[in-house]
Amino acid sequence: MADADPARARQRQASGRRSARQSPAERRKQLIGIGLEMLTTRPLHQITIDDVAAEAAISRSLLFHYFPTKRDYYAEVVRAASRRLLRATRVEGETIDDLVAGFLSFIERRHEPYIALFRSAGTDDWVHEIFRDTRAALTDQVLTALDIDAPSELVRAAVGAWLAYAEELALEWAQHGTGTRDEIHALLTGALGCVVRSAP
Amino acid sequence: MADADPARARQRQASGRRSARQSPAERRKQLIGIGLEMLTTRPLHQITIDDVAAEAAISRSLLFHYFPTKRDYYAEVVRAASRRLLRATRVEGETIDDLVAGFLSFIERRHEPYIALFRSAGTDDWVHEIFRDTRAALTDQVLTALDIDAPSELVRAAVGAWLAYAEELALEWAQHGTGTRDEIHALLTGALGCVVRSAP
DNA sequence: CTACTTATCGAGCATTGCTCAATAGTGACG
DNA sequence: CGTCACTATTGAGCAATGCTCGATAAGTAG
Repeated sequence: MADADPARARQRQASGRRSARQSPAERRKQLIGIGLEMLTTRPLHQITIDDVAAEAAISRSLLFHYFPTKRDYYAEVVRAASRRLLRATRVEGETIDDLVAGFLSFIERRHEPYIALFRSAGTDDWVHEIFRDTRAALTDQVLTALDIDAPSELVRAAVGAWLAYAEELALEWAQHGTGTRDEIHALLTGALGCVVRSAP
Repeated sequence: MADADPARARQRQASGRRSARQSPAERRKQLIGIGLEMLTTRPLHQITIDDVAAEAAISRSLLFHYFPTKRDYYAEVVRAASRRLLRATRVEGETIDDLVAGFLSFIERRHEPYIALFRSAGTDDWVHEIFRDTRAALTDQVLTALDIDAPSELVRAAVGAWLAYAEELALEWAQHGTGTRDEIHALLTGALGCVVRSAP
């Protein structure tokens, strides 16, 4: 994954130690891709610049040429992960059942990256902010599926908190197999209905 | 907070640079106390050994004399924070209303340290483990308050996930004033009732 | 071919987690 | 009171890591 083009890699190795000159867009894409992949195997703060640079076969300095700071790099990686998550959970149908089913399917397939993303939430304020934005977008999806046009602050907060409930329960199911898929599904929709019903 | 005894501090400054010899128990207590205090103002991984040592007016080396590794130190600090949290949320009454009220009061008074603790959850696996233990203990408290003796795995998971919901909603209320206390209380008890009712 | 832009690198600095041998309080025992 | 063992405490130093800066060379325009 560090280099999708074997020919280029061969050329690089043959021609000397200096990495082949690439367009900034490609390099950035490559570096963020490496970050995304690494994020699935370790927590964010364990991804060192050296690791990324080595994986990309470039020098540390070059990474700082593209990202002024390690945090900036992290932020872009996390943002990319967030976009990926939102794209993957985009509601297909319009009902809550469809939405919950889609969410569960997503968690079933990709709980590792999901865990990686939202376990990174605590590492620093700016990560947490990106994480909150992501959850806000998910909250909007849920609210539209619920046909709630102008929710009060309280309802928004309650639905956002329900997402925390859903994440926790779905991950417990995906990781340790607690309950059947139908049971989890019923728990999620039941709790959501309860939440919106009791929040006027 | 670094030195509660001004006389000792003065003596230390006057007599030279070497810190006054103390009993291991006192030192450990002092160091963990410093960690606890720092945890309220910054995320866990931003607490450096240098900071702690400086605050305690000792050398870095001494800290490694008491804690073999930074992680061991962190772990003890986080464990202490967890104990503190569990003690503060211990159920006074026996009903769910009492429990929720106590939880809200606790969050109202001490949401900073609480945030600090559970935002540290993602930093590393061992922190996350301590965090899970804490939540498991809280889950037990809720289950006994619900008069559920032998809960199924699914019910335990659901109640644990409800704690995530409660944390999220209570923190939103405490930090941004979303909703009144009564509204939050109603949302929490309502959702919990719904959860246990729909989990057979 | 020349000149210019800039992608890329190597050397080096500061911080930080950590090790180890040396130093010096402190209490015990004669 | 003197001495001795114990250990709390320290400073010097190592390796990893985030980051800076000047130099180099790979492309591109003319």
